Amino acid sequence: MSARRTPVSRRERPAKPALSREGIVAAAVAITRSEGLDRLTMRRLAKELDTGAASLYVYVADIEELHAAVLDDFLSEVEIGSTEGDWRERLRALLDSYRAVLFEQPSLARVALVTRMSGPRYLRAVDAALGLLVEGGLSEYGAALAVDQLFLQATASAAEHGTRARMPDADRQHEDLVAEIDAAPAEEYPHIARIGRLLVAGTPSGRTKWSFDVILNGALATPSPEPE
Amino acid sequence: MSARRTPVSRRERPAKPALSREGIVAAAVAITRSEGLDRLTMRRLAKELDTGAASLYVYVADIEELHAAVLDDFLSEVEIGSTEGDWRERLRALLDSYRAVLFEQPSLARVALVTRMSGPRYLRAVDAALGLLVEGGLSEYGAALAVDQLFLQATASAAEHGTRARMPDADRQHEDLVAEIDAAPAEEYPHIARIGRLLVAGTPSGRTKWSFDVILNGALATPSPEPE
DNA sequence: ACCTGAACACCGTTCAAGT
DNA sequence: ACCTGAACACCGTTCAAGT
Repeated sequence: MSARRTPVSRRERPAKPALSREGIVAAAVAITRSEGLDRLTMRRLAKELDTGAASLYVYVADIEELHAAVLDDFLSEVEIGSTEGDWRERLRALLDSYRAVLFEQPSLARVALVTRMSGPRYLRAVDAALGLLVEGGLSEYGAALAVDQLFLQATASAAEHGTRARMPDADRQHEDLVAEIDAAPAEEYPHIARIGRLLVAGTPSGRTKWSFDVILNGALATPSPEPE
Repeated sequence: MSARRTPVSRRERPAKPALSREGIVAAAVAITRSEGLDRLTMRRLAKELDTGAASLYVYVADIEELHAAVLDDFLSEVEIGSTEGDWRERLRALLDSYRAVLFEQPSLARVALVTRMSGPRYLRAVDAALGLLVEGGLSEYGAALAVDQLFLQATASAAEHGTRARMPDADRQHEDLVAEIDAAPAEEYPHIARIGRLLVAGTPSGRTKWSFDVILNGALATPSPEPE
């Protein structure tokens, strides 16, 4: 039946493969990797697959679902199996790896914040983190709450920081903020004026490490509420 | 000179007011309030102001700057001056109020995550929070780090939770997640399978309260790193 | 059932031309 | 300097018509 579609005489292109969800997601991942998530549009993706945008809707409900699928594919790079150090060091390594993946493609971090995540790779990372938290002495519900907090922090910091990293005016935006702090009138913003540049001091990684410790120490010191 | 533009004979409309940044932002806020941020487009805004989209670019660099201005206007509703209870209760009230504003318009929470915030209303809220943290015994740098973490948590939870609140398929998405947890194979996700529905147990407000306490307790228990 | 072209209903931003 | 209409270069999604 495919004889009419790919006649022997015309073989400049490799035979057009049949559409499938996997093929669509794979092409979407490739575009995201080479051009960024912003360039991943239904039309651009369709062109890549040598078809029309409308055809994709047989396999994908909408672009949001596509974004979620691309995100989950990226999360397969997260290294969940670190064996160095105690549970705390291993958990830190897991979250560092998660953050590193989202830093590659900060638009994906924003997807992660908005979409309720449920892909297999995400669940895999969450499962590993839960195990380490329970190993560290947290109750089951405590671990459930802490894992949420830890991933939220990692995701949000990637969305926040990563966005600015590659932007042309990243430095300018930072300078603006520093200038605004320097110029903050002490009558209106007494504490900002007093604390001054200490507000933006420290390296990103130093601040991240502090956040991680704060959540862990806090979770260990704070009793879980009643679940229901 | 305006005689030709608004002749006496034609006064069905009130005299078209001159464009200004304040007028533009005010109209943008009005549209956001009545129709949501998603409906706030340059073209829609221009129509409201009885002009063309191109005219707006004299006063606003791009739509991102407009979003930031609208966000800051919304933040004027944040109540920073609670006087009930100790510093901890007052700080909790401040953040609850901040979160409530973003819940009204969750798309704004997403703006807040991506834009480096520097509007006067945001700084006002940050300043008040810094004061309470220092009152609570944190060092200046500790307060600087903690305030970031507290606002990040509040913003992210508004972006995450708020988005789902008003969506038509909010319940469906939640049910999907619960179903996925119930169905999680114990070989692949041992901890998720064991913890089960405890993962999504508790009320949003109970979980939020826990997060707040975790950050505060953690910040009080974790020494600040060297600033530089 | 799957695929398509065309259409619908939009976007943000730029720019030459006017005043 | 400010304002405009028109154009540029796109979007996501739907739908009737084909196979």
